[in-house]
Amino acid sequence: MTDPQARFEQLIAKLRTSEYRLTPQRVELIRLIATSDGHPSASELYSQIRIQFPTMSLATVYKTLDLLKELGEVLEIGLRDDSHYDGNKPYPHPHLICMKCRKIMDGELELAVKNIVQEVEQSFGFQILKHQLDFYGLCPDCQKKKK
Amino acid sequence: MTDPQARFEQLIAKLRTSEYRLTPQRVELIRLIATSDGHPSASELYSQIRIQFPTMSLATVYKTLDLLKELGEVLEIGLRDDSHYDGNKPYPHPHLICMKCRKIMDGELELAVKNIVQEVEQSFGFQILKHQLDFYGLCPDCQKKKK
DNA sequence: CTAACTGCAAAAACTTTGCACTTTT
DNA sequence: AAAAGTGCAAAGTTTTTGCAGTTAG
Repeated sequence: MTDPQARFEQLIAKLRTSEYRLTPQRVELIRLIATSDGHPSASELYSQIRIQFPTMSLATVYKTLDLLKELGEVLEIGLRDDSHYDGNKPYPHPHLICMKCRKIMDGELELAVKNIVQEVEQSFGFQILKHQLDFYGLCPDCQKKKK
Repeated sequence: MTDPQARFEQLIAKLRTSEYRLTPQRVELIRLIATSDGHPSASELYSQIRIQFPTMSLATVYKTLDLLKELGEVLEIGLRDDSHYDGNKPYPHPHLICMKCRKIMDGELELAVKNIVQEVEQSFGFQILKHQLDFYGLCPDCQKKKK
């Protein structure tokens, strides 16, 4: 995992070199998404930002997320209900979603993913460009509580 | 792949034994979803059904799909844009989605999936109950056309 | 006959868009 | 000063819901 502060500065630098403007709203959203170790949704980010910027609109949150998506610095995870965003690992990777507490964990499974992608390409002649691998179930904590 | 006619009769039988009513609208939707070898969306099913039942409403399509989902006879595939439904293999399995022609193929990868699920469970202590594995890329046909 | 189902229309939930105003550079 | 970004409100999508009328069993 990257250092949040370093990630924040990296994102700011990217916007600067890409000649995008650094508005306070953008900087704050970037700070949040770089600091967050989870997978916030647009409305979660919105609520957080409104603490510092009461005038911030949801539209701006989406516009900024779109911008970061275009830059390849944020990954959108589209679940059944609503989308969540990962600004720390902006490349496809598996997610483990707890069906009880709704927590989203990252699956560190590089080798296994590489293998299954390779198998898909070989078996079906598909050229895989990206993927979304979501595993739903019970996280360790919720399994304990259940007993 | 199951025989469409057999699958249709199987679904009808399930509704009958579950004491759900066999309305013409339901029977037609079931016929479509059993016959379809693809992964129709709600609105695609709606358009199809309106050929036979011009008064059919989208609400009824969704209500019927919900019913079939509850019965475990239809799998919902929630993509970024809209959901598609599979009435022939109503259990989680990988999908290969062509980013050019939007075609959805089934990935027959039982062993590979079993392995990766097992690895997730072991590595993270997660108890996996279901999954959604989507691979996006170019299908063989679109790769050829590209050249 | 009655409980279940349909269709309509309205609502819900999330995201996008247009435009006047404001701010970064 | 000019271009870019913000905020508001309206519109767009897909799915859900409530209810009066209709129909399968």
